[in-house]
Amino acid sequence: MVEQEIISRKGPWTEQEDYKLAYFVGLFGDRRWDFIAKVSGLSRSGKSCRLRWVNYLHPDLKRGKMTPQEERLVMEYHSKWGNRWSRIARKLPGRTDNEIKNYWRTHMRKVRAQEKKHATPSTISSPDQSSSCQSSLFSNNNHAVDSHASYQEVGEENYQVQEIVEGYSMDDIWKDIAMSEDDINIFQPVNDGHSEENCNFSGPIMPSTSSWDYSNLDPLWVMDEEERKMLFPPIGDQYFSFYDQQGNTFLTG
DNA sequence: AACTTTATCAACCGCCGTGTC
DNA sequence: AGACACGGCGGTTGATAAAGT
Repeated sequence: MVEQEIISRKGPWTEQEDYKLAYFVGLFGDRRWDFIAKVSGLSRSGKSCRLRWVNYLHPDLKRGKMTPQEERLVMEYHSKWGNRWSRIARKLPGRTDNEIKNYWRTHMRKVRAQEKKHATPSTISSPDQSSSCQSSLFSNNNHAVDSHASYQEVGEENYQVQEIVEGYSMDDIWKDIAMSEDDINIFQPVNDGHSEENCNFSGPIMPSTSSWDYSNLDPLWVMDEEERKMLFPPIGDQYFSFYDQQGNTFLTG
């Protein structure tokens, strides 16, 4: 335990770490983060892995600025639930609690600054009191409701999410991983009904239980040390010479 | 152009709830 | 029932980019 903490890396994630993490989440699903942290050879804590995945690597994440509709939704739900960021995030597909939290803070700072400018002292409301500021920020509830409908809602919690990727796209990673998958057969998902043309990992990576039959793996899929060593010999950088930019090999065991 | 301020984003921390033994 | 491990959540911080002076 203590040793684990000592070797845990901190700070920004490198491309290679992202790649490793995405790959192992693809293999084992987005649970058991401590386990993934160990077998992947990443010198990161399970928590850190989870956070990176949830906030950055998850294939369903949207990128880029919040749309006005999303902004209104944030207002609406924040007025309902307060700082329940994860709950709000669930209503905004593709957005993370972290993202919403950041947005809110930024937004409130702006509002606070504006209020300082314009308001007389008696009218300044505390930005932390969502209900008080909400009335001015979000004066028309109907708009919010309308904006909600602007999503392609296919169910209470299911939206069709359009992935927007900017700059260095995660697609590149997904493609690379998907290609590399061909080289590795021992951990194929039980049901490979998700091989989509664009090879994003939303199928195999997301253990929607339809693609990853955990029931078959049971606790057995948790390898003991010996098995792990056999399957993932010295998981260090020497194991992953992966990601040579020519895209030749991913795993060189 | 140089410097300062503000905005944005990624990541960490600590607490808490839950499941397991 | 209690201890422990793990995952999730909300708060906070630090780095960097962008905008302003």
